[in-house]
Formats: sequence, C-alpha cells, structure tokens
Amino acid sequence: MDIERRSGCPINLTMEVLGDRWSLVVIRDIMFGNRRHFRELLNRSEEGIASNILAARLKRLVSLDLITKLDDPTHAQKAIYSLTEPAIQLVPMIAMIGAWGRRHLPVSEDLSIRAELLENGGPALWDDFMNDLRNIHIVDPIGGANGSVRSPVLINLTNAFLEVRARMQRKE
Amino acid sequence: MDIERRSGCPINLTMEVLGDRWSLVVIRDIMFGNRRHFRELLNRSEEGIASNILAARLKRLVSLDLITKLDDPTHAQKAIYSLTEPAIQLVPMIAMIGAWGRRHLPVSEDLSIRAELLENGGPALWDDFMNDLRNIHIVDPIGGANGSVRSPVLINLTNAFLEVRARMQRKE
DNA sequence: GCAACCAGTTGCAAATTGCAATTAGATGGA
DNA sequence: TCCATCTAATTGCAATTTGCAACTGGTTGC
Repeated sequence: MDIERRSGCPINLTMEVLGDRWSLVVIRDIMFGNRRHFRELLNRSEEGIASNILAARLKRLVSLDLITKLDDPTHAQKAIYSLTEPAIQLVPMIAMIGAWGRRHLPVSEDLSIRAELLENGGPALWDDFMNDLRNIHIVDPIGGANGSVRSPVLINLTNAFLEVRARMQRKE
Repeated sequence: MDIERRSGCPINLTMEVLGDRWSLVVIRDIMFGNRRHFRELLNRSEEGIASNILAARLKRLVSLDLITKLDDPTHAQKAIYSLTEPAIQLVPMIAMIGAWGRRHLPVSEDLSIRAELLENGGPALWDDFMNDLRNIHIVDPIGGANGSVRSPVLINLTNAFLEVRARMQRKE
C-alpha cells in the first residue's frame, strides 16, 4: 500500500498515514497493551473494532512498515504483530496526543493515567520506553509476545492503570 | 457536533476529534499560513481541498470549539476564522507530528523547513509561538487577520520557508 | 471425534468523501 | 445603474469507506 502524497508537508503526510479513526488506536493497543495477536486486539478492544476493519488496518500498517507480521511458533495459524522502529518512534508524538486529549476532552480516569505518567516522565521516560519496546518488538518479538521478555516501563504503566481501575471499581 | 466517545481514552478521543485526513491540515493552514478566510484556505491549499469538505470541516471545528468564526468588518459576507485556546495548545503535538513525518515520510525540503525549526526550537519556541498565536487569534483576531498585528515567530518561520522555496526554484 | 479457538473473509447497508457545477448575496468599477 | 467578480458556501452524484453479522477453512486440546 502506498500513500497518496497530496503534498510533501510532514503534517499532511503523517495524516495520510495515521489520519483515520482506527490506525493509531490499533498501534496504541499493540504498544501499551502489548496485544500481539488478532484475537487480543479484537476482543480486548475498548472501542470495539470490527474484525474486518482490524484485518484491513493490520494489513495496511504492515504494508506501510509500521508493524510486522510473524508466525507464532506455538500455534500454526496464529500471527504475532510487532512494532517496527518507525512505529516505536511514535512514542513522543503519542505522548503529546495523550497529553492534549487529557486536557481538552472528556477522558476517563483509568484510561488516562498512563497518558499522565507518560507526560510527566518526559523525554527521559520516552527513551526508556522506546528501548524497552525495541527489546520486545524487534530484538525478541516472540519472547515479547509470550511474556518471557518484559518491559519495565510497560509493567509500571500497566500496574498504575490496574490500580486506578481497581480503586474505581471499589467505589461503585 | 458531538464526538462519539467510543471510550474515555485520551488517544482514542483525540483521534475521534482529529482523526481524519483534513481537520489537522486545515488547522495547520490557519496556524502556520495565517489563512483566516474561506477563499485563502481553499485556493492556497497545497493539498487541494474541495470547497464542500472545507466548509464541512470548518463547521465541525467551530462546533468542537477548536476554531471560531467572526464577521469580517470590511466585507459583509466574509468570515474570519481564528484558533481557540485548545487549538493553540495543539502546537507541541503538531511539532511532534511534523518531526515524525520529517524523519519517516517522503517530505519535500521547502514544506518541512518549518517542522525542522519548530522541532529544534523545542518547548521554549513552542511557548513563544503559542503566545503569539493568542495575540493574533484571541486577543485581536481582526488585526491578526488583516496583518496589523503580527507574530514574530510566524514571520521567522515564513521567511525561512520562502527562502528555501526561492532557493529551490533558482536551482531548476 | 468434537467443541472451542484461530485469523481472517464475505455480503450488504449506511455513511462519508471527492469532484464539478451551482447559488445567493456583496462589492467595485464604468 | 449595470455587470463582472468575489464571497461562503450548497447541491447532485459517483466512488469509496465503514460497520455489522454471518461465515470459512483450518488448528488445538480434551
């Protein structure tokens, strides 16, 4: 798949690549939820993506070299989806997107704690996170997918999220 | 106009607001090109937006409180479009989007010089720019639109762009 | 052997997009 | 006054994209 290239403007080109309602949400789930299989992305999606849309987006993101698709050695028709280096470098942009959304849109407390931590951590945390992501998506995508290799930053973000959600559920 | 709110995730919500091929391109032209009238946005668009799409996006962005529409005192059916504070606070996010696009997509030299300067300037430049934008969009939108009030940062960015473009045209 | 699980695909209706033509009012100059 | 031009759109129409539900062909675990 190729982009249209309506112009050579970096903002325009980025919107040609990521400017739809689903692509960045799928990347977010792979990146922050470490969802590496089709079923995980489909069934555990907060937004309820449809299977045909997910399939189309994954195929498109593979062809744009933002994710890779790898055979899962433990299961013949399972695939492992992993982020590529360009997608990992989206971290600072995604941090800013989360920061803006948190300030100006009706977010929920549990789903915005990770954006808050990422914003407060600043470039130092983003770099740590990007290095972790390289380990579980590029260096060892299989180990990253089955949990034998983990990201310390991701563990912290996930724990914070689970704590906030547990606290919210206790209160109602 | 309301957003759908598929979930309370800040990334999802931001994509619900800005996740289409045109909204951020229109905001970019208002912000960096200081295009404040419908005709300027339509005719001087690098990407060739269609008039119905532009009209729909402007209406949607007004209803989302990202831009305001004001009567132009010099012409009864001319309108002045201005950024609101939430849109001005998109500057850091747009800087990151431009930085990523410049690194990973087939940008042209002239249209990416502003993204480069904005990235190199860092948060200090972004804050200066945001203060300038407040002056020409919120404090005095009419003066900002007719050029009697100007943004120093925008003048620098625009001059850099014009210089690169002039240099490119000389070479071919 | 069989139920559950896997990654999708297919069919179809609805919504959105993009292009070209058109509109109604405002303005400027002869 | 007349008329060309400018303004911010709107309309009609074809093509594309989206979203939902059902289905497929194969694999795995018991």
